[in-house]
Amino acid sequence: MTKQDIGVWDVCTNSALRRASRQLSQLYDDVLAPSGLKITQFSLLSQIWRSGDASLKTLADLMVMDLSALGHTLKPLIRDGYVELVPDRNDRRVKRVELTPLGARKQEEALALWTEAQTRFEKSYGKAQSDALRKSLNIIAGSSFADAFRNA
Amino acid sequence: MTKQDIGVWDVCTNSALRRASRQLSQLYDDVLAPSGLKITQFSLLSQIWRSGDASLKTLADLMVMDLSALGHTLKPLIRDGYVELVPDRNDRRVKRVELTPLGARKQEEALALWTEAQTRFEKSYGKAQSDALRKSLNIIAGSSFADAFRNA
DNA sequence: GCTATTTAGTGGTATATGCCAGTAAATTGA
DNA sequence: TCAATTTACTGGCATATACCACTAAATAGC
Repeated sequence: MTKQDIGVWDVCTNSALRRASRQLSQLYDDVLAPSGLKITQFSLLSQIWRSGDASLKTLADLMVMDLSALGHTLKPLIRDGYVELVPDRNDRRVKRVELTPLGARKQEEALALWTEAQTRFEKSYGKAQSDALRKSLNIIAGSSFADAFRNA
Repeated sequence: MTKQDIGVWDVCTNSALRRASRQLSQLYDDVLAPSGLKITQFSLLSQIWRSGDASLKTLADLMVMDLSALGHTLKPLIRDGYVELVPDRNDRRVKRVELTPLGARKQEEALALWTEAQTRFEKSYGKAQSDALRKSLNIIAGSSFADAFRNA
């Protein structure tokens, strides 16, 4: 029975996390499709808006993303005119990530679709459960958790 | 306060999921590094072992992964001699995914490292919480959840 | 003030993952 | 039995994400 009935995701938290990510991103992507944005891109645009004119480094840290990965991920958004990288005046190493007006409009347009998706999620999974789940996930994404893990 | 203090991950379950995935995969990858496998590859090898000689399609469904995505992801593992695709005798469309002896050895070798990572996770996050989290994630990854979401 | 070190980004390469179009094999239906 | 449909897989292209090596700029130490 063991080998057949139990999947890695029943045992490995990371597998479970990635597997759930694939499914949920799929579901959100389907809802977002009319906007032409994927949920990853919408999240990024939203966070860029929230963070004002954060530097690439700052944004990468917030997103818990590798700096170069963020750079690559931004490329399509820059190409499509939603995002701009503005060199900092004081520190010439730094580039600030900004939404263009077009990007802001696009984010707003997609927001309605995202709300739809989020609502469906909460209807299916439960509002309280959703809130609790996000909190759990945000603990895992935090730097204190990473420290704890590394020292455990 | 709003814009600055709250990240997308505080609002969007999908963002929270992906962000936590990035961090956790990172942490597991670091522990697995000596084996030369990433946690994604280890998970796949483990599931292939568990599933016996499942077809690509079956495995993709189990992993909640696109069929072609699975094919792509297997390529490095096939190239390195850990996995083999064996054509089915009865249905010539079907290919069965099998671990080679080398792949079995590699998975076993990495298992010790994975156990270390999993143990650290449970020490940092809590054993009961980990179990509960996996259950939650597996609900989200399930097909009944997808149906519920789509009909919500 | 100058050198050593640290910090921020870029570009290349590799894996992870999805969509679409195409092919071949099996199955269904008249 | 044979054409229409469905199923399983492949290959090409695109995004997501990481590592590494490299460059340029700032900063710390002396």
